[in-house]
Amino acid sequence: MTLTVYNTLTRQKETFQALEANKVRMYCCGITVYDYCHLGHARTCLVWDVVRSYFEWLGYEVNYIQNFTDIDDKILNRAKKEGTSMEDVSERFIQAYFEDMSRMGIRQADAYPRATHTLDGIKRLVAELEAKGFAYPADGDVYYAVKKFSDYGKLSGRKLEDMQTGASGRVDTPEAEKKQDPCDFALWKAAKEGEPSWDSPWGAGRPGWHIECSAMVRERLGETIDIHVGGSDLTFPHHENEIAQSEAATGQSLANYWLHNGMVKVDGEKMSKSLGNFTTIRDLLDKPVDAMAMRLFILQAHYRKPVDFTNEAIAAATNGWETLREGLLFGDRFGQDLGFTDSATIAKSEESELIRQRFKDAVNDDFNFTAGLAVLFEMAKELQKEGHIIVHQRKTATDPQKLATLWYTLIELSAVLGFKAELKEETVNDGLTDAEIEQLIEQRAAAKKAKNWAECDRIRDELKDQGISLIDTKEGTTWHSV
RNA sequence: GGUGGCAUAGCCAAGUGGUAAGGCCGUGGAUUGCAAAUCCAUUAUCCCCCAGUUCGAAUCUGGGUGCCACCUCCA
Repeated sequence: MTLTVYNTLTRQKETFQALEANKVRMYCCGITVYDYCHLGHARTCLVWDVVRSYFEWLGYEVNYIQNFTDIDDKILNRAKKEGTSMEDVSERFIQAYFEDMSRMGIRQADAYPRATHTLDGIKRLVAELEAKGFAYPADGDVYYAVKKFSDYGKLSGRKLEDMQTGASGRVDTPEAEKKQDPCDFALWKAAKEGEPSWDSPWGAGRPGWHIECSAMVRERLGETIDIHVGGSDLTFPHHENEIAQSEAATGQSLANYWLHNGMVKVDGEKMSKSLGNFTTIRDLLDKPVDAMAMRLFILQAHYRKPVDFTNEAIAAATNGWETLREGLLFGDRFGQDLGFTDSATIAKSEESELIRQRFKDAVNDDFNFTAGLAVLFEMAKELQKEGHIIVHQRKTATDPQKLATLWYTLIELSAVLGFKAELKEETVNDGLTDAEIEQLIEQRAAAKKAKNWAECDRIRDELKDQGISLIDTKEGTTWHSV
């Protein structure tokens, strides 16, 4: 099966075809940097980072760009409230963004252009739109005339006449009088007292909200790109307006595929700043919730569907991650004893290829990571079970070659989805030597023989405090570190 | 009012014409001094409701109900 993606533009799944063979040009609408990122941002960043990794795994070279919008009313408001500057606020939250994403295990994009670094491109674009009759100046502002762009509404499936503009509050704003149509939007805003501004042919001012993305896409990736992604709440008006700006200016299609991820919900409602029902990434990870469990939570729902954030869901994902983690650590724990070597040869094995193909078939269907995870869990469960057998019996009857195949394949495919496990600091020798442990086990065996159950339990608890778990079997007691 | 989407077991969730993936939780049994851990087995005759198309539908069509998102800032 070839890769198909659901294109918001056409409202159907389409076979993915890159503009340039084996290359993908991908742009993700990033964040406005006025506060800490919440789980909604995490989902967006994580999903598209995984999509990018999947493309790479398929053999594509991906140029992945994500912007920071660092000129905005909300940033200015915050700066005003804090008595700091716009730069101060945005710089602080950009740093926080990188910290949070790093903790989430999300890779960095190839570039993070900022609105404040793209002023020349923005002004050029506005000038072009004005020259072509798609924009008009009004009292220091410049507006985009939506009626001039015949395709306006093609992405979000709206018609200008259907939009009940009166209900939106747009009509009540001071800008409304300057607009030729209530749906017209600002490309450039005249400078206000005490706010940062830049010189322009229309006077001092700053860019409107949507124009920076049009400029950044063009500057970094060209006039037509393969994929433009973002949260579904950006479909209208942000992406619609981007299309209007870019396509009116260049005469070219802005992006061949428009992909949108679903929202994170809390108690059935969208998580958002305005509702105040958000959990920031740092609060969640500080709780602590494992970043990998969070990743599993996100990837266990299809990217286009909304996902409900509940403590129960996080608990389930935490347990699920534990299973996956045990599979991922199998080779680290037992590989040496089982003689695991040469991952390259194993990767080419028929069985590995078969699993890889199943994973690919699943995920190729519009990035169905959820179905792909089922393949991972199959392997992880089997390895987990084998690990238990080895811990309990100190050996396994299963062919090590088969286990090696499962393990290496699991590692490879998990990495595509960003799952990585690290062996925790072993506490085995933290205070107790193997000999001491064995001695305690012997003491316990003696107590056991004497039916001194209190002493038995005491020794077991003592070892448990040291991170040693005892397992009683018919052949005697074995132990392993937790 | 307009537009888009969703409804599958206790919870989460995949599946878009061929007879219900996966995760979490649970249950029965084995084992055990009791536990823990582990092992074995097991968990939707059915996919919101009604009607239709079809040899056959969770999957297609029509109608209904409920929920969500966007139309204002939003990932």
